[in-house]
Amino acid sequence: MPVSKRQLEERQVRQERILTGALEVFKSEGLEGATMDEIAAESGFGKATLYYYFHSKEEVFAAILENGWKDIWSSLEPVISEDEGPRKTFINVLLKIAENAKNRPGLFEFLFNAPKVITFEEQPWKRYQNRLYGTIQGLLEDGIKACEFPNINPQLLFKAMGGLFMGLVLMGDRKEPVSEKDVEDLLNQLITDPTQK
Amino acid sequence: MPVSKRQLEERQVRQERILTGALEVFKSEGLEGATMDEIAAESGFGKATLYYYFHSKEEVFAAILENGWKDIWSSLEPVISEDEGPRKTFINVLLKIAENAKNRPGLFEFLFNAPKVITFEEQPWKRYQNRLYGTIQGLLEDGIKACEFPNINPQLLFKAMGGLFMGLVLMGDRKEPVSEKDVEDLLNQLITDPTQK
DNA sequence: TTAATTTTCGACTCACCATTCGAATATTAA
DNA sequence: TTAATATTCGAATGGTGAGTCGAAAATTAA
Repeated sequence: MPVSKRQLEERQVRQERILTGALEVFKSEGLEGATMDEIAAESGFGKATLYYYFHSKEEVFAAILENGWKDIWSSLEPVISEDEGPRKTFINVLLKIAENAKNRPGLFEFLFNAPKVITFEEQPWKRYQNRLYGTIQGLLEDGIKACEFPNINPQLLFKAMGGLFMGLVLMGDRKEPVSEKDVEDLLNQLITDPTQK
Repeated sequence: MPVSKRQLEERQVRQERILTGALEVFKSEGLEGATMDEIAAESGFGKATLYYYFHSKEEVFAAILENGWKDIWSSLEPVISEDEGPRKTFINVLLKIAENAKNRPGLFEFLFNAPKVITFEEQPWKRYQNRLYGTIQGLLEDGIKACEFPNINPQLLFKAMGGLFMGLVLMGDRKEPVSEKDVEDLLNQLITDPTQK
């Protein structure tokens, strides 16, 4: 009798405990500064035990990314399928991401910055990222066609919005972390096509 | 007689050669992936020679940052002192930064991303960065007062613009790197206060 | 209880890399 | 030319950290 369901669940729980500890270490030590020893200490296991649950440090990275993107995507799916038109949907998507970011601080900085630092061969989480980016890109294109956004090159608008959003959500100082109302106001003002009014 | 002027200049040149090589290696290997051996090879010196010109790898990092920020600041100074009103000045500042970024690809990504990865004790370049940020912050505040920008919390506008600009200049793909005209158009549209029109 | 299986772990190995050494070569000044 | 000084470098050093080993403890199944 190979493995009971409970056993599988407990493994899962331990893996998540490790991942949580790892993220904690990354936050304080940076991506490269984090060592397996620290991650082990933080998550309350011996180092060798980490290797019982993950093959390598890289796999720990990858697991955090994969889980993170999967979560973000699944929280977004209902918002997107609701479909209240490109402009509203776009704003809702950003707000939902911001909400996630607030609930799990550190994770999203990791998700968006990690790709710059690490370069794996296989990147299963890339699928989620691309799906998200593709969706947003599509929303912008539709919105421009429908004259709900300024008439700019969509690619450009995407970059600008991406950067803007990073600035809002991730560049947060210790200060008050930008209320949802703020984000909404700002986006409403910036995304309004001046020629419309 | 200690050192001639020419000698000093030649040292300077060699230091810059090393710095250039180092930046090249950082670009291809990432900040932590870069080794002193590679930097030595890239810049055409023996490894030990690097240590004749710099005390440590960290000092090489610091020198790149310091030079970079000094350059960016001195190219900006005339634009700022010209003073054509907050809005125009702000746009000119961004365009000037974009121009720099285009001329020395890689450097500015390094300047803006490095702080996230590395944490030194002494950061002389921080002074330049703060001066720049302070200036921009001031421009935004003035611009808001003068109703040349949307009436939003300046801190917020700063973050948004910061992120937006990063998105434009640094998030560039292989694709066409966003023409100056594009940037100008986009900023003009986004920075226009809708209530004005 | 006992044997198999799962889980845990500290100590060890091994490669990599920043930094140092010490000697060689080049340049300068007399 | 010669001695002092400046510059160069490959080879050694030392520390760090990813990944492995082999044995112990815990759990499960009979």
